[in-house]
Amino acid sequence: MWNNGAMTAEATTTRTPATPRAEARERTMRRIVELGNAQLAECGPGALSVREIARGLGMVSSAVYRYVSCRDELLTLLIVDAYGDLADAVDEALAEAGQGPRDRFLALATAMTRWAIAHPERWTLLYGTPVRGYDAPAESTNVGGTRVIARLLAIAADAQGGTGKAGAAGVRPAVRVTPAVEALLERHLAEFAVDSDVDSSLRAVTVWSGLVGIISAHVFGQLGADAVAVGEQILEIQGELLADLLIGS
Amino acid sequence: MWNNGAMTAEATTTRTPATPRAEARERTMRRIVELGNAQLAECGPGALSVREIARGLGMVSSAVYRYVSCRDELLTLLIVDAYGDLADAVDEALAEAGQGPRDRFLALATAMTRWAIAHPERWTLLYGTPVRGYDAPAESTNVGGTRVIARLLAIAADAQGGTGKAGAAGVRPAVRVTPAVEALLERHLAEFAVDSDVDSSLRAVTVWSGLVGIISAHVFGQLGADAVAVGEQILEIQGELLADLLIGS
DNA sequence: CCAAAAGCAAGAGCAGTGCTCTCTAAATGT
DNA sequence: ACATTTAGAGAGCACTGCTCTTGCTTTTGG
Repeated sequence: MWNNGAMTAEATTTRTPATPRAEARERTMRRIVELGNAQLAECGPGALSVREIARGLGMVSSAVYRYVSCRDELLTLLIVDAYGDLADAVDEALAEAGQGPRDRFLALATAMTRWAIAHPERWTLLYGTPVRGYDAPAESTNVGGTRVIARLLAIAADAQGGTGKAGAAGVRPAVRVTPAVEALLERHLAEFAVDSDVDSSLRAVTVWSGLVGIISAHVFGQLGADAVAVGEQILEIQGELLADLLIGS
Repeated sequence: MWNNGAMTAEATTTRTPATPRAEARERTMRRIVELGNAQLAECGPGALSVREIARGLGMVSSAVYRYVSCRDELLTLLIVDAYGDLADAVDEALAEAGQGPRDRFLALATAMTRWAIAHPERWTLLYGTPVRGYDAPAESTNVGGTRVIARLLAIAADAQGGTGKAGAAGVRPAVRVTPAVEALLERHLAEFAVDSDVDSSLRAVTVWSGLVGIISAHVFGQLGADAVAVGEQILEIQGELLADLLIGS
């Protein structure tokens, strides 16, 4: 469903009549996202200003509101862009990774880590505080936002299938879940079209949140200033530990 | 060093001459933190406004600057307050918990979870995006900020000692670390006065970041709107999984 | 082909923000 | 008792998001 939506949207965009006016509008829109990302990169979110973007465009501030109805919409635009970018990076890494679930998870984790370190402010935008109590409209951000976790769920499902039932059961004791949680999980698994079991998907969700937390701790410098220098080494070790949790050592 | 600093500061505050003016000043300071927290609770950080606090105090905005030199200092005040509050909650829970490392970790995790759910905006202030690219001055925030992780490190060290070397080595394969990381870890262990090994402390740091990530995912609603309803159940399961990672199942 | 409609951009303006400056009055230290 | 420090008021600057009105250009329909 999500994929189809994205594809039709792209097709529509491509086969647009391409009247000069619409074309110019699209160029300006892209320019706005560009300028927004640039502004984000140097000042962080929260300092994102419609007026500054207007200056970048060589317009007066009110003119920008022809393209973006309010500041929150601008934020949403950048969030969607960032989600897509991150998911692209992960997809690319997974395409070049091997077949083993552990390798694939580590490739995913490394790709996310690298992207976060390369774009700390955009990472902040995705996994930090929602700015100014602004909550991103799910219908527009979830499309890209769920792409990576869907990948992780698939890897977890694969790991469970790959190690065989006996082996998996040995290393990973079954977690006990309430019916409500089980129903929620199965709904989401169906949504992502992943064939997995409750245990694997719970591990996947936990590892997912854990991975985000680990990367955030690094990006936000919460482990202390001196930890930043060896951050990538620490992250690599932590990735291995999370792989143990996801797959079993 | 940190502890001594905090203690002398407290002593100084307590034995203050208590001249009526100084007393009034302290009252106003406390009132500012109160109002700040209230404002935080209803609008989230970022909407924190010096002028609104001035209105709450019944002053004109410029008068507030007698107490707080700028907005960032106000934020720092609230961050320190929140760190202390959270650490107090954890300490309280640990005081009532049993002796087993697993119980103690689960008590710590539960206390953090409950606090975060009870004070989502303050949690956001601590572990979300630094507001407006503001980075908290380490010298004032680290004191309270490290109290909880120090507790976790102690639990991890205890778990390692408790299960015995053979048992621990069986469940937890030794992680390979670079000398730089090892040096960093030992420095911090010395700082917290915790007697632990590299493996345990790396697991502790990983579990710590993972725990923060899991709680943040819940507080920020990153797992989807329908996950919030069963959030506490999910968090409980995830806590068990992290306990496995920290201690071994 | 030409008028009507729609879209783009400018400009003024409002309410809000953080923060600085000057000024008055009161409390304080000597 | 007098000089000094201090709390607070008030005006004001530069900035923000956002709205409304006003010209001008492009697109479109008859």
